Amino acid sequence: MRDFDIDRIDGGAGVDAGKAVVITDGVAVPGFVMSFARNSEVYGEEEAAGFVYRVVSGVVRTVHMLSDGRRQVAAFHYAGEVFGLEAGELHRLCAEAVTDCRIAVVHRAALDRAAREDGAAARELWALAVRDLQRLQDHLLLLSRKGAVERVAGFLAEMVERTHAEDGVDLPMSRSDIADYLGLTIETVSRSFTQLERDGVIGLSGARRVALRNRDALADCAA
Amino acid sequence: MRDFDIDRIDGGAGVDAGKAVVITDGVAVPGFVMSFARNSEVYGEEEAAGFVYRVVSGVVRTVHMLSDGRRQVAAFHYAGEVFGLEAGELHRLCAEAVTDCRIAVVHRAALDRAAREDGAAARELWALAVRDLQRLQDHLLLLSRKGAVERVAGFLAEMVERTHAEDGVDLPMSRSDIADYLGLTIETVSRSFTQLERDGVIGLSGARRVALRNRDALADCAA
DNA sequence: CGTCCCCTTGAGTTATTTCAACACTCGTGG
DNA sequence: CCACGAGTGTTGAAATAACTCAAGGGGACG
Repeated sequence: MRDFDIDRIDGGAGVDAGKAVVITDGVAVPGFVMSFARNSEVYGEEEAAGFVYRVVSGVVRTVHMLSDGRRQVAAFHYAGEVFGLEAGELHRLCAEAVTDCRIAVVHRAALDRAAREDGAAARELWALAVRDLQRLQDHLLLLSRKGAVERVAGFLAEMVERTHAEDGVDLPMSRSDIADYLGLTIETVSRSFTQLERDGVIGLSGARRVALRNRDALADCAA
Repeated sequence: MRDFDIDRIDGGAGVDAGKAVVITDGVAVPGFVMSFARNSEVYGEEEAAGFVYRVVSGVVRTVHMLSDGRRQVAAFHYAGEVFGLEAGELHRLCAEAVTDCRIAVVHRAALDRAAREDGAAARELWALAVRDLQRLQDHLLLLSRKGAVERVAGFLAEMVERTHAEDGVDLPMSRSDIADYLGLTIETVSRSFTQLERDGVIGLSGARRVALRNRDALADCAA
């Protein structure tokens, strides 16, 4: 199955040493942009980690599968975010397109070289890794000590913050993705949404559009 | 309360620009070593993150507290491990001594300088951060999708691996620490230990000494 | 010897999961 | 245009895993 396309970035003015792709504000290295269809795989678990990725448009999830079918969504990545940066030689998670996506791809070696030659670039990459670390720590707290409604409220609060939403959020991911992100079942996620709606915290217009009725109450529910 | 002591490291040969403290194999910067009593605080939540720490001896835990008293142990740190490395200006967790500890302390600024001047040092620090990230990802999986016995077995497996234990492990931390690390109650942790013992996976000689009866079975239980 | 702290065990309760049924949306094809 | 089916989300009822509350055991230390 070929569910992606290489979509060479148009060079623009003055880019010659390969097509330049921006990875963070201060880091641009040769690379290209690819399109991925909804639910297609960007890279697989245990695959060689030769590339690093940045979401140009769309949303990506990183996923862990257990042998018995239990699934865990480790993170969602929005436009502008970098993923696939690994310590070892292999990807420890698999990455999939939640929506149709355009994704910038660069050689890891090129990024390593940029980091070695440019201190500022190295620090930006460092900052990226540490931000991931802190998101993960927050998520850990959510998973270890919070109830179902708190988790869902926390998830919504995170999405509101990350998309800089004012009056409502679109959720591109399915209930199943949310459940596997929060360590719940889809039924429990669904019930928590309904409860938040009953409590006047949110409004639902279709499963994937959430209106913010009371942001303070949402923050409270997230505890 | 003064529950720590500054224990100047003896300079050794040729160290002159301040006492040198090793942070990782390739990174040594000026610093000092302090002693902390069991259960004393190394640094507090929301405190300025001006220092970085390395465990010389003993075990340290990093902890998150929720307003309503719920507690989460984010990680345990053994001898040789670095903690307290933050992205922002403040510590997001608090660090406490699980046992009496000796801890090497360096100025964060000194470490930043070392990283800026020495590419190899920067890469070692990067590796540290990424290793933390991966531990955290594994822990996330454990918390989101595993049952009580699986969590406890996973915890034991982690401790066995990290202490390079052959026939058994000493657990310096209390049941309460383990519970807050695994997102369970002390009662459930206790029951899970008993069940692993009944199933012939481990042996218990006192609450804090675990004998490995069947490593394969332990790995199975951890799933 | 007694006290304190930590750990274990039991019994009843609660939150979440499981299983099952049904509703809605969206293409496709008659 | 409507019928159909697949995919996705909601809801209810029963089952279960973990939690809470309560009591008791055992070691360390004064």
